[in-house]
Amino acid sequence: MTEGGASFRPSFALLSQDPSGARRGRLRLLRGTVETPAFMPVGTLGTVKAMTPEELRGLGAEILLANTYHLYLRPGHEVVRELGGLHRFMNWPGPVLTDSGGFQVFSLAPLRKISEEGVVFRSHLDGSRHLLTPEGVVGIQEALGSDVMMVLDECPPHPSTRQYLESSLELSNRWALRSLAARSRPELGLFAILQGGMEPDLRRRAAEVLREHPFDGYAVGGLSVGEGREVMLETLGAAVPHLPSDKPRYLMGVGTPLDIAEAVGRGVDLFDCVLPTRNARNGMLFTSQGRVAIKHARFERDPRPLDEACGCYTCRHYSRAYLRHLYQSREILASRLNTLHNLYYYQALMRRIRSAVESGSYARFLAAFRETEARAAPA
RNA sequence: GGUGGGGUUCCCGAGUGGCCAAAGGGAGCAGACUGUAAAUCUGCCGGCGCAGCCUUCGGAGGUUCGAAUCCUCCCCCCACCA
Repeated sequence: MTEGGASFRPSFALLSQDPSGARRGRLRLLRGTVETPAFMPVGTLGTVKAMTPEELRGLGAEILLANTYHLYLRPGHEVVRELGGLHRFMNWPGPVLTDSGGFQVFSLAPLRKISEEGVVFRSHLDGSRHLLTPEGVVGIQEALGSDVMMVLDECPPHPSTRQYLESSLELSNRWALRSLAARSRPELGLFAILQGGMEPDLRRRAAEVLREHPFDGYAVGGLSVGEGREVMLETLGAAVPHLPSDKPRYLMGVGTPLDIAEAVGRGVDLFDCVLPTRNARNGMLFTSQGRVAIKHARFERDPRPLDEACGCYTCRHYSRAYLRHLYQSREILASRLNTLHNLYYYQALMRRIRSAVESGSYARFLAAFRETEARAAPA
């Protein structure tokens, strides 16, 4: 893909579909190609914390997520544009998807006010006021040069009343259409976001409206906000069948390895989640034997690698005892080695998932994975 | 040898008659984390038969209704002086 190929348009090819409904696809974006189902490491501030781009590439990551709201506040999208765009700024030449700030409407609830026009935030950095509109957010993402832009949406808290969910959904849909109309760089993808809380019919309605418009992909937002896995999957199952099958589907902010495996089985192609990176920094590691809190005393003298079945750099070179020591000592290397491992685990999981879908054995893979997770995560 | 300061629950350290099982920090232990205000946050942290009791503030002995806090002697540490 050449820089600023004006004639480029994002595209999605469905390579195969497993009987279970799981899909194997290929998403072509301005800066590169993404094999799906894919997991996007989260780099909110234009960096996946503790990782260099080379390391991320080495882990198998093909696309990263960054955040419009955060980059708008600091360093400012104009600064990024002036320095050659987000890719050059952060030295990541591959695809980047930027979240719109919609999730901050949810997570920074005490600091914002919603209106038809958009959202007014009080900056969590300095308290200053900022109006984010659907049009403005597209403009910011175009300035960043994002390969996939997300529409501004409202992510309502759970639980919310049906009445609220309904009006919120209508608002998000209107914003989505305004976003589409505001786009001036069609070589950059634009994804719509479905809302509707845990109401199946509202989810369906959202899909039926948005699918009539030429978005490059469709995201399911507003899930994993405390509703529990069963409800989440049920809601997801109510929404996905109403999405265009020839466009990528992105489940925002999800999730645990099992959440992802389950969602793939329901036809989702893209994921992002802070879990592998944040939990790594907090000493919680994903392994083939379940979750491991590396600070536990039982690892004090444990010479074994974190996960005997793992081929990551961390597991090939360091003992549990050393990882515990680094964590307890608050050493920078703890964050690095732990993040390296967790992201490797996630990327390896996605490879296994893609392979299972390709061979048409996803149902069997999923059943086995559920079993493993149930056994491994006693918690 | 003299003068002054000090010895508090694992560590540092507050407390100078009752509101003290004793602030705060650290360490330790455990839990949480799902479109990142997060290398963060929360809980526990003397013992027990736990709305109460027992043991604890260098040691011993006193004063007092009551002591980590006051008095006496002893032990140890630090600083300065000789």
